[in-house]
Amino acid sequence: MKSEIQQSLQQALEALHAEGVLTDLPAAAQVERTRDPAHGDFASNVAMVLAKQARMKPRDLAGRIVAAMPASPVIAAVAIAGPGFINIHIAEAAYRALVPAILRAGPDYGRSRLGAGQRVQVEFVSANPTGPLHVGHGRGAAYGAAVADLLAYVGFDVHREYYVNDAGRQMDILATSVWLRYLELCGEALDFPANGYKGDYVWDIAASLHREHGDDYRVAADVVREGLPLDELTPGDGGDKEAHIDALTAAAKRLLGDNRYRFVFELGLNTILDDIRGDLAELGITYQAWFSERSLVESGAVNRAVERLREAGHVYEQAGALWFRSTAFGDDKDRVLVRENGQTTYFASDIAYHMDKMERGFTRVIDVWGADHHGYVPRVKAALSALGDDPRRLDVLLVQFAVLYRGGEKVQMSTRSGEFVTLRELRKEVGRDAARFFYVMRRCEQHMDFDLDLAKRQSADNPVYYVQYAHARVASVLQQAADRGIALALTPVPGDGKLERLTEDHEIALLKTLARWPEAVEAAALTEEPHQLTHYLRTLAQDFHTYYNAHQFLVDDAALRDARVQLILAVRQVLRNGLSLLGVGAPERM
RNA sequence: GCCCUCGUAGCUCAGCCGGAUAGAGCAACCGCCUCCUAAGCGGUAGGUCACAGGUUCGAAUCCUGUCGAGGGCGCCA
Repeated sequence: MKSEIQQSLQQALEALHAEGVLTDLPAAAQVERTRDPAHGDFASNVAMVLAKQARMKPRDLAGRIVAAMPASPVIAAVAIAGPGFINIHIAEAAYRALVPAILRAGPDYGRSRLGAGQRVQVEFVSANPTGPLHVGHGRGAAYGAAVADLLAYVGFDVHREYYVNDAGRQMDILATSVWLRYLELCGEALDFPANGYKGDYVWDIAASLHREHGDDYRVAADVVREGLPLDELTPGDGGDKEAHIDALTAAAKRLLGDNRYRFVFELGLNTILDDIRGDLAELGITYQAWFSERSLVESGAVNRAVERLREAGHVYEQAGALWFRSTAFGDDKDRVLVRENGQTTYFASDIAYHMDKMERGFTRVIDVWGADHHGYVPRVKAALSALGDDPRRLDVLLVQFAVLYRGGEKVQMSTRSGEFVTLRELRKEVGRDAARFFYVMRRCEQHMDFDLDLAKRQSADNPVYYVQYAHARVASVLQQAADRGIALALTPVPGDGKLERLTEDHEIALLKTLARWPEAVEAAALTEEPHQLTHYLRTLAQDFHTYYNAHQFLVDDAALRDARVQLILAVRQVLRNGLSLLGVGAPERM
């Protein structure tokens, strides 16, 4: 509908251009929804924008433009208002025609080919597999999934990916933690390291190791302890928790040998990855690929990335380490690629990973990161520039933290002590629908308060229930008709004139909201702002509830009854399309 | 100290590529079920768009500064 208006205006501008009234043509005529219905349905400010170059008063130019607009069945009236706005009123018939169009398109109403099949990768969550997902990851999960689904809906070929940090020190610490807990289960007396992973899930993995393999991995506590540097159990006690845990890891590798160590490591990694996969699947989130960092290391891709930077002359050695001169590409300081001990950094892996993404030929690559990683953006972009890629192909979307509230109190979280609130606990408490909806209700840049009580509440102030209730009410009307033995014409018949019976203000308002759906989807997708969808759905639900209260649908007049039922079927379809895009269910009954 | 994000009604937030009188929900107050789910609807009230400058026909929106909130500044991941 909007594009038809745009075309109409564009044709008018082209005509004036041909006449010499305008010297330049704008790329596209700006058309917007009006805020005030008195200004019509759409308004354009082109006349004011082009007034200067036409050397005319805005209102006079507007008059010329309006005169040059071709007639259209969609447009009922055009008016010039205020300083030179062109206000366009849509014909009600055009709105009524939406009902059959929506019912015919079904799940595809709102879909478009805007993306023209361009390949886009969306990488999101990518939490380290050293523990279960916590509530902080939930926002990135829901947001990333919604962005990916939106882009797919408007015609992009979307590839969803999870980057698994399965290499590096943290994973070794996890494996060591599992082994130490296992030793405790075997009856060995050991102090658990300050820097180890203390969560219950570590016990669970250790218990399964003990259950399946008995004492096969047991080593006497004295032997493990031998020659370890002091742990720092309390700050300032002279110990070094970093050196301690690293020495413990080295001891584990030495005492268990490669194969047995690898087994414990894999057990921890796979158990946790399965857990993460399960959590996300329960939220309706799935991926095309789980990309392993270790595969990059083992295939030599990380070394290749470092070599490419070296060949391009962007690295130097200092104090035994190999540095990337990222400051040459706008970063604050240079970054280490290879440490003094010969190990590559996480950053080196990440360069290799992004290099790989680029080589896979995506038109666009989107990374969804927590806001705490914002400082990381310039260095990754710097690396892409240094490698000769266009950093603009990479979009990093930063998601601010979500703070949980329960009973008006902030819920405390701390990952270190292992007492965090897991995403699973959140989902079990508020349910999948509320979790998915609440997480995307706010702009991603906005710090978010997640009210657990509100999310659980089954009442009007909970937006999820409000929208779902609108959907259930439509089903309820149909059920009521069936119960009363009323035969309904669910499919509009062209030319039967029934839809022309939709003349009430509430009906026109509802039709106008339905008409906005494709625009809402497009805007939400292109700006990567799924929260716009939640707002749209709330508005649609509200228009429906208002209509429901103002008028009976199952009236005696069969033609009017059919028209109203067809209208609310269209509403149901759009509610379904919207909720499904957000991964939220559309219940028939509540 | 430097960098990123945010600051709009009592609360939670839309609006932000400049545009017409700043919007919604909740909470508050007043109403509405012999009628398809009242998990709903209607109405009233509520604002110096943090503050100060600047840009212009026009600024909540763009720029600069100040204040405030959160986050980031490792040879951690």
